[in-house]
Amino acid sequence: MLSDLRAQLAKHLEESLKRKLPSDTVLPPVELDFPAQRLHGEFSANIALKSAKVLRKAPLAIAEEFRGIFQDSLAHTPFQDKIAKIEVKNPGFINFFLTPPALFEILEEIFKAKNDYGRSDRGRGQKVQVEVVSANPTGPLSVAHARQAAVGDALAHILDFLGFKATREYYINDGGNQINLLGESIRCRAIELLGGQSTLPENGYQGEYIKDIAREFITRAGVKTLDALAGQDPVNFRNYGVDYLLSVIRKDLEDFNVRFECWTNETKVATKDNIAAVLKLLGEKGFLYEKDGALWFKSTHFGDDKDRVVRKSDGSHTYLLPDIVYHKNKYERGFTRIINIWGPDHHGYIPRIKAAAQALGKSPDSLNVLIVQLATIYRDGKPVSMSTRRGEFISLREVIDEVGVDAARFFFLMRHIDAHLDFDLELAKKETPENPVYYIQYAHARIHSINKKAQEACLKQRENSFSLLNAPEELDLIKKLGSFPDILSVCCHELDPYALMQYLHELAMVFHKFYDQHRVIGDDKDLSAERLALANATKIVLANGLRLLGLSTPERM
RNA sequence: GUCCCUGUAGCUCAGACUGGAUAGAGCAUUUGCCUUCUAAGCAAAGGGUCGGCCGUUCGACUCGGCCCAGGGACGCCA
Repeated sequence: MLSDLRAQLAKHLEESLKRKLPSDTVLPPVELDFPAQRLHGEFSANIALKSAKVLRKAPLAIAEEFRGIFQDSLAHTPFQDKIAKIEVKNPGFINFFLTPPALFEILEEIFKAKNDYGRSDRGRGQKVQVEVVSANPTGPLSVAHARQAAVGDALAHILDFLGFKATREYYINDGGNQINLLGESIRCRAIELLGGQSTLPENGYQGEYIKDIAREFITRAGVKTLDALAGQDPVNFRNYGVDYLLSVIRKDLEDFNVRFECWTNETKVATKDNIAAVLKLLGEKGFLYEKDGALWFKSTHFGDDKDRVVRKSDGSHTYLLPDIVYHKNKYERGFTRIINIWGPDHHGYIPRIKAAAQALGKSPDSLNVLIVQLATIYRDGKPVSMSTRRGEFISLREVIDEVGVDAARFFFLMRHIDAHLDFDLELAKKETPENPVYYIQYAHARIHSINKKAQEACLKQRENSFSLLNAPEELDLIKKLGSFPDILSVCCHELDPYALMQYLHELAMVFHKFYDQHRVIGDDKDLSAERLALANATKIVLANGLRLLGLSTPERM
């Protein structure tokens, strides 16, 4: 691939300089960049500019001298047939131009690997946990969760493709106060349904769905009178609500094409015994102390602003404690890397959970917390205001039903995860050029259409020789295809699938340009066979990328 | 008050790790291109003190400092 060649060439050039220059001259390392413009070649070196100070000469003169050294050094090496020319440009760049055969290797590689083009063993089988969504089962999933789900799922796909072993996990907070509030809210609505009087608890859930759950509860439990209802154990309402909402959540995520490998209940992980064990462990390490009747975790020791209470003065624990237990559990299950995908409201929680990881003896780098920013939903050009408590929000289900899975997932991935996102429901549904969703998939569908035509014309693609591809649009397309593996590295490094989305858009753009300028199936059979191969190589890369993002690869639109 | 994020074209945003050549897309506006593989496409035009000032550097949208503006987080809640 292109970046391998770049790395090898850079190393070769550096060694050639060391051989030719006096041994006491120490130069900066030779770096090769991918220039933005075609007329600057495929690789560009700024070594002459960087060396100007050390050598006390004008950059242009140095560049000329180095160009000669580089040129000579290529003789009788594998690079000889790959570098077409080396040029010096103002103010002192040395630009390398590849020969077409060097670029054609990219196509050969794509046809060899097919669906695995871009795959690597970079992760060496390391187990990575991607904990995502983990919404309290107290209501349906919102668009905020939808964005997190889209991001987490795509990221897990990419990590798997790069040789990691990713597990998507949903942590079910079925233990805290919120769950009790849910049960209480259901009970109140049930009383009302049976003709009784009741008021929701403070901070209770006001959404309409609570009434639906209450109605179903009454039917299922065969409760007909207020007296019978009063005889119900309060826990029943809670449990019924959690089960009901979890099944809704599971179904919504499944319909959104996000499948979790693992669902973990807080009540099963953060047991009394496990909590006691964590307290003992932290206590022995000296990270706990008593103050004002409460038990504090010394998170400042690991850079947090202030220490955090883990057990309140009334004896109950704060949410942090089961969370520490849960993270200990994650490490015990063999994950070497943990990625938590949270909403922006949890921003302030990061230092203390990272502190906890360190208190458990883990490196802070083993735990990544990604904050996925909220999406502002627009309808008719106006932002929709949302409030979970009042039950006024756009749910994942509504988004799926209204704009469809593909368009929704595309929109959620359309920006960096840390950037606010405007999601215009009307725009996402439109089948006009204003809608950015279909641009990439359209390129894929177009290629499929070319293949159909090729079949009718009995034209077979040529996968081993591409000597006729020499138009700028063709070579640009090949180069773009060659950088796909690099883009996946970026996503892995940034822990953000966004770069892939951007890449696919650029690839589609280069393809559309090629398509517009050149007819694939024409009178020249040889040329047609090679262009067909180029189109299909593009199709392979588009499909690989779309799959990783969880988007479909339509054959017609 | 402390900390974090953001500030680039009329609007929405790219410009990563590792400073580089004429700062790029999409939408919107104007204008061309379908007897030929999908016009959900392509091409062209206009539109910029990259929030401001100072500094480091051969070179700053990029790095550092100080301001300005907008947003967010800061509980013995979860």
